[in-house]
Amino acid sequence: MIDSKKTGKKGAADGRSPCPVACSLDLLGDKWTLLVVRDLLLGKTTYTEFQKSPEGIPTNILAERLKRLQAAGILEKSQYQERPVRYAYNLTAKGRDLQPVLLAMIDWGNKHIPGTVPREQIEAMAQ
Amino acid sequence: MIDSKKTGKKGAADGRSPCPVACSLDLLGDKWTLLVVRDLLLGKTTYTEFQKSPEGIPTNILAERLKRLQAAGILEKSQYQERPVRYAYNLTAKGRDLQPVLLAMIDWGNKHIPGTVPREQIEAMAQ
DNA sequence: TATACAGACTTGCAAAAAGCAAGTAACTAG
DNA sequence: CTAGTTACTTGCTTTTTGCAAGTCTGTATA
Repeated sequence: MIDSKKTGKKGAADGRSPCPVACSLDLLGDKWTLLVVRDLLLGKTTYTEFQKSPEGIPTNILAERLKRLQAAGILEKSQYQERPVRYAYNLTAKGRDLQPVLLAMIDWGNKHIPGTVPREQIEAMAQ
Repeated sequence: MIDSKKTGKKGAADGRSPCPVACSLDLLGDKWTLLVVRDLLLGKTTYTEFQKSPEGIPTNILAERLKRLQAAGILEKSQYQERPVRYAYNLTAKGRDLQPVLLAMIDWGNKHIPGTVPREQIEAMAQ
């Protein structure tokens, strides 16, 4: 029998139900996680860049979310230089596949929440 | 000057930033809210039906979320019979517009979380 | 050489939110 | 008049957030 606790991979069996929405929310369902993914999609890569985003994510939460997303295979952490040591976070294919979710949220926000910055303007920020 | 505290309408000014993703997450960013929206999209309408969903939402959280979603104009509550009093919850146009977000999550879950029930099977459940 | 500064975090603690069980109120059916 | 259903509310414990401060490594500057 395949046990996800052994393989490290998470499947529907680890979630609250086999529903893909519920399983996605088990990982992404909070106020900060998808904002980190947004930043990554926009080309940000370092801890400090994530912290500089206007929402002001608390540093302990940012550290925890980066670990969770890495453990889930959404992003990868790499050291891109020694002396001084510096790290870069980048989305994996699994993480990049979250783009449609973010785009759908942007479209919904633009349509229903007045004063939100339009999608085109956000896309223009991406590197 | 238009004050959202007076009109009851929420705009980007009430959120953490003018980003449509951040504003959407201010309302929807938790483990339960989008599951209620999912149930509504599937045609469920009563408090008890939401409670029967396999994820087992705690009753106090369900009650609070329904109030929040109603206040945000995502759903409407109506009494569909007297003696005994019974209520129905239904999505507004604003709420139905969340469907693309849910569909994107379903597609992502199906692709990346093994064991999740496929989109077609979920769509077949909708009334 | 001492001093300040940047990046990437960790730690401690108070406050807020979640989770659980039980209780309530209106009404119906047996 | 007892049990059952719907739609919640209340109280309490546990978990998660949020905030401030501290740590550690290394660089640049006076």
